[in-house]
Amino acid sequence: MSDVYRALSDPTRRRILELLRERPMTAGELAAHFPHAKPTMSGHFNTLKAADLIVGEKSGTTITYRLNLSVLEEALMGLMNRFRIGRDDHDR
Amino acid sequence: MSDVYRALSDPTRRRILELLRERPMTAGELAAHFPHAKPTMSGHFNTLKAADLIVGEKSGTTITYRLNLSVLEEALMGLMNRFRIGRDDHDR
DNA sequence: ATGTTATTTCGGTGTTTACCGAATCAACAA
DNA sequence: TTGTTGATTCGGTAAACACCGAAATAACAT
Repeated sequence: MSDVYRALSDPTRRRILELLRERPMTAGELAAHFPHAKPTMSGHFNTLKAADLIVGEKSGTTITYRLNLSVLEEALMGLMNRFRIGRDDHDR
Repeated sequence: MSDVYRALSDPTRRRILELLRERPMTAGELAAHFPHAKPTMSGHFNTLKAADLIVGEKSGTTITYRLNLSVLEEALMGLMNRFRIGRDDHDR
């Protein structure tokens, strides 16, 4: 669960998530959006997978990644609640 | 602005913010909540200050830190918006 | 001046991270 | 089987990070 925070802490990974919000994409398609080498991108995919923020489906020779929105949602909501942001604080 | 994400990525720093949400505390008071040495904690305070997430006010020999809630709020809201979480997505 | 207390900065260590090129793997086609 | 393509894992490097003990600073009291 703390993997999520770690995953979100890198700008490249945040951008990957943003791209995947539009539509699922293959590893190569995603990589084309960044100036990094393929192995670097693959590493980022692994980090995001470990946090369960993305899921990869292999089909033939390509892997299509899609965003796991519910996990991202839960993580952000968790943060909001933790700091009591975005709702009233009645018991004060 | 990316300092905020970095600051949030460490569990100790998240806990510091959580503690400061209850009430402002001095550096020593905060440090007493953790198993780390003073210099380590001081480093965390610096990171949080750099992200503008906390503000320190010196008074005599002590420094009292308080949470800068608005910055935290903005950061989290920014994340929510970026991933279009917590609101309707009308233009689809 | 000397000491005390709260906190920071300094110097250094071990670990983690982001990155790359080269090698590898898996699926498919000729 | 040989090659091609999409993607990964391997081995290694340089930078960043969390952590610590020791030394420094700053305010205050004796």
